[in-house]
Amino acid sequence: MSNDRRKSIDEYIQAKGEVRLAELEERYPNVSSMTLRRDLEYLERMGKIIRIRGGAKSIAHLSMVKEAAYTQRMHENTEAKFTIAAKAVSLIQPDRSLYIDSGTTCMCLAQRMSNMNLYVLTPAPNIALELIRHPETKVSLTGGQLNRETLTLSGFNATEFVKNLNIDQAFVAASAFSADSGFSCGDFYEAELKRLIIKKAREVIMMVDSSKINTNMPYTFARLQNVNTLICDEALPAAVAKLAQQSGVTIL
Amino acid sequence: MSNDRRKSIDEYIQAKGEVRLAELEERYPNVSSMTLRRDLEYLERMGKIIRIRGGAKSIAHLSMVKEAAYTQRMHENTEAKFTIAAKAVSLIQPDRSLYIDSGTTCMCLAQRMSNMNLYVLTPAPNIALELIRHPETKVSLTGGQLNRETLTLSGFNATEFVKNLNIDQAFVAASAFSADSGFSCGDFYEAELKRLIIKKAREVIMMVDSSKINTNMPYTFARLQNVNTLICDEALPAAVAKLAQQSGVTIL
DNA sequence: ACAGGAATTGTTAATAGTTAACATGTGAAT
DNA sequence: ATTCACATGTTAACTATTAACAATTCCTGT
Repeated sequence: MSNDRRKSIDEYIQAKGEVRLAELEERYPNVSSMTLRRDLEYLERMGKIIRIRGGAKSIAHLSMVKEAAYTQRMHENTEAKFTIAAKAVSLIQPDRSLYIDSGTTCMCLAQRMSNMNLYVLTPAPNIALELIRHPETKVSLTGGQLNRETLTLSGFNATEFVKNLNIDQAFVAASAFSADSGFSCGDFYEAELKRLIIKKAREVIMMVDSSKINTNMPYTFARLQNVNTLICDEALPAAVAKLAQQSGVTIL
Repeated sequence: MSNDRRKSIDEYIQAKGEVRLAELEERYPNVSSMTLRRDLEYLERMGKIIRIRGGAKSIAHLSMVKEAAYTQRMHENTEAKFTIAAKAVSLIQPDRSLYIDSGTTCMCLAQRMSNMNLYVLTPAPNIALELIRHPETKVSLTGGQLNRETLTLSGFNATEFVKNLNIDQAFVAASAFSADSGFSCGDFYEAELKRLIIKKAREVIMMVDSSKINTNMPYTFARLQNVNTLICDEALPAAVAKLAQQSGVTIL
């Protein structure tokens, strides 16, 4: 039915930020390009996307893509982020208190979430704005100074906020993982916040892109034994999988 | 010179939200359409606009329209908000510590600001994301729970944050003003934050839409004597202007 | 002041994407 | 079974965009 296809096209564009018509033609080989055009026209009228020559862009994405550094990162490994987000979203159930980290993987996750009764804390303003679309979801932001590169809030206030809060599930993104250094990231304050979150959360779900496995970043914020679930877009290298199992980590 | 034209084209698009190439050709009859195309291409690379078939759209405008979909405001009195923002932006000078309020008027202001060394505090995540585009501007968000209607953070944390902060200029938006009730708004927690800000700020610039004069909202957060400057899109009614003068308020 | 080079602008033709109009198919309601 | 509405497909006409090259202007160093 046309609605399913339109919904799926919309989801794809929201996750990827942008499509070419040729790409849609590949993904939907049993409908004509004219139909896909009409779908885009429909989504444009709905205010979800904006059509450009040769394809379309997500409006939500555009607002977010104002920062060059950020943009660049968003376009790397889109498929991986998409896959990880799809796995992560399946773990979310209503009536919980969540932490959702900053970063593009988490933004993908936020975009795939549906309207349900949740209490969500995040240090990322763009993710907060995405989540607030769902009427039943309560969203809180940690305060603090906004890092232009990572779009993350940090500082005394951010950490202070977390201390008085209970978290059922924490979805944390790592910029790097190695057996030696564990999960690490590139910003001192972010690492500090992640560490605190991991200490407070009942369940820690770590998300890491397969291309980041066996790499290191300056600040380690967790080890395998601190996480309950590890999500990656591809199968983990055997050595890493073995270590994870030894630490009792569920691999998705 | 090409830069002047590009700047002027950009301003035109930002104000109007959207242009057709044909329209630009009329406005700039002494350059070829190819040059105008190249200008649009340049502005697109700068992240100001997005090119669509036959013309271009302002990205800022698009994000605003997107927000309007959630908040259902903004379509009201766009002209007024633009006028107010234009007046307000002229008061901003480098090397200051500012507070910029939430709301669509403030969003307009944020969009018109330029890159300069500023420290800005705001309770509005959308405004923070707008301001962070300027590399020299340091942006902080008050933490707290995000109000879906007003896109404003509030709660214990928001107020706590402000207490340890110095503010040179506070740009505050009011949803209503009347001689009896002063400046008021529709949310208890927002009013509380505004009150605190006004107490702490060295200079208070109040912005109010002419259509909101002589109206009331439930929560009063300031009186004329608390503000230094009052910005409105049109001339104030004589009675209000007189009162303002008596309280030593500068009217813009 | 002037030569050389870079940046900007203009012109045209080829290309590619979009639209419009009409044809076909599909399914639900009467 | 017929009709109507709606989604889809097909084609051709149209329009905007790009690319490539030419002309011009605007600097900069001598």
